[in-house]
Amino acid sequence: MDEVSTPLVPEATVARLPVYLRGLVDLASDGVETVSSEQLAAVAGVNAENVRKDLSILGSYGKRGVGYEVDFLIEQIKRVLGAGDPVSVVIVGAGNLGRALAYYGGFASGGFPIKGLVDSSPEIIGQEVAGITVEPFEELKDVVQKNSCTLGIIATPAAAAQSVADQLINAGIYSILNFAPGLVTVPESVTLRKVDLATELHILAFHEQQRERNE
Amino acid sequence: MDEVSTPLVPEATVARLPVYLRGLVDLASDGVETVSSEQLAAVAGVNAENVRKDLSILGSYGKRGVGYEVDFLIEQIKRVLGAGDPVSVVIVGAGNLGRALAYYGGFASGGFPIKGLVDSSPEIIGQEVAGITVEPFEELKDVVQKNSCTLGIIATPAAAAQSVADQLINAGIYSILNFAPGLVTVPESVTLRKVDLATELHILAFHEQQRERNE
DNA sequence: AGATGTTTGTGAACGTGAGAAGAAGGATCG
DNA sequence: CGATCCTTCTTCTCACGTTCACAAACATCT
Ligand SMILES: NC(=O)c1ccc[n+]([C@@H]2O[C@H](COP(=O)([O-])OP(=O)(O)OC[C@H]3O[C@@H](n4cnc5c(N)ncnc54)[C@H](O)[C@@H]3O)[C@@H](O)[C@H]2O)c1
Ligand SMILES: NC(=O)c1ccc[n+]([C@@H]2O[C@H](COP(=O)([O-])OP(=O)(O)OC[C@H]3O[C@@H](n4cnc5c(N)ncnc54)[C@H](O)[C@@H]3O)[C@@H](O)[C@H]2O)c1
Repeated sequence: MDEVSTPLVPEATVARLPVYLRGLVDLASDGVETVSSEQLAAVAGVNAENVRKDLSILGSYGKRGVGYEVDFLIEQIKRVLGAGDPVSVVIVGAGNLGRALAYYGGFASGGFPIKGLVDSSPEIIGQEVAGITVEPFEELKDVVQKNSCTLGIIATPAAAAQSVADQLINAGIYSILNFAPGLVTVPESVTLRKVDLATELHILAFHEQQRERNE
Repeated sequence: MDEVSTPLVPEATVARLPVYLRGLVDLASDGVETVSSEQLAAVAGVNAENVRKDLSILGSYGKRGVGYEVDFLIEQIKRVLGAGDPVSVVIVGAGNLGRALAYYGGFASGGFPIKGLVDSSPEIIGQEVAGITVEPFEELKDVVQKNSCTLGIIATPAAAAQSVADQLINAGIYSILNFAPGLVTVPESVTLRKVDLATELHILAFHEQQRERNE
């Protein structure tokens, strides 16, 4: 019995909404107040029909003959994505990648402040990284609760990834982004997404080969 | 008129082959010589029917009643993916992310050695990062040619991404991995893939919200 | 106020990929 | 040597997403 039920958003649409959001924020900072599906498609790198179909799923927020109101649309997309308020993030593993992520300012400004940083190495624990003190891995649950973290990032070696995921879930985190290669399994109630850079390079190498073959 | 034509590999299959490859390499290092689709599916995190369908596209390399020969399959997947020989990579932008990537040893051991590192900041040029000297951005073409780089990684701020992509293409690179947010357009002859971490977080936040709504 | 042009919203066709089921080939055991 | 079991390979069906086409709504110009 939800009141403002967002009917059912296809996964492909969910993946595009953040791209629209970024384009809209850019437009807004340029002082643009109204945007057509054609314009938004141009800045998002997709075609206009797709934009319209995606936006129509959120509701009929456009004015025919005019377009969409930028500020209003930003609010609606944020609402649907669950990014109305800042979402706090905890990073596990303060190595090369974990530090790079922590130092990156784009997450905080995009509504995803890094609030916790934990590691298992005694040499790293206690270090200050991007204004955050690295806490021991054992304190994960405490760190999560104190900072109300709802998203977790795994930036540890692959060998530790599964146990880190288990501990994140144990700490009350149900949304995980994993950078470690290899298989990590989680209960159905948990959303785990994987950023697999090695796979990305392989896919590029495949297309590179296809290109060379057609010459 | 290709001799050993690989008929036509669906994009979805191309994206899974690297995952199989990683699993197979792990199995091989454990001394496993033969693997069934069921076993491979388990380590890859997909279902067995999918594995069989993917592998059957490469050719009928399995023995019914037995399974697939691990070493042979590794070679075939590498061949199809174009990863038989090492593929050299150049990184543009030696900031937080560029350094983390350069220091990461998993790329080189996976067949993608980082061979070049360029930046535009005078303070960073000349620095040694992971055994590589950071060269000026203007020397990009030289760096690419001297090291026979075929893959390029963009790790610069978003504002510079488009011009970096243009210069990479100018230097003879047709396969690009972009970490910068925002739109980058390239000719059709170029393959550009994007790693969009902000989008990943947004997608996780969406599912997190869905979860909270059903409570 | 009417005509015209613009832009959204949606229904239908098309293509791709996933899953299920059955046929075929090979091994193993009696 | 024959029967049974196992696993690959292939075909079919269904769901999803994208693209195309068109109608409805709004603004603007005369
Ligand atoms: N650095 C990259 O550019 C890059 C690229 C692709 C993939 N990855 C993957 O990301 C992960 C991290 O890479 P990295 O380069 O930062 O590695 P790293 O070795 O620099 O850092 C890993 C950190 O995790 C910590 N750690 C180890 N086990 C832990 C545990 N059980 N709990 C908490 N912390 C633990 C270590 O102390 C270390 O500080 C790896 O799985 C790697 O394969 C990294
Ligand atoms: N660091 C992260 O974890 C992270 C996460 C998500 C996205 N990103 C994106 O990755 C990119 C890099 O992030 P970062 O944290 O490494 O930034 P950074 O500022 O630390 O590094 C950027 C580097 O690029 C160099 N540079 C700028 N313009 C250049 C040009 N025209 N040619 C060559 N080099 C140039 C700068 O000198 C700097 O060294 C950014 O677009 C960022 O949005 C980073």
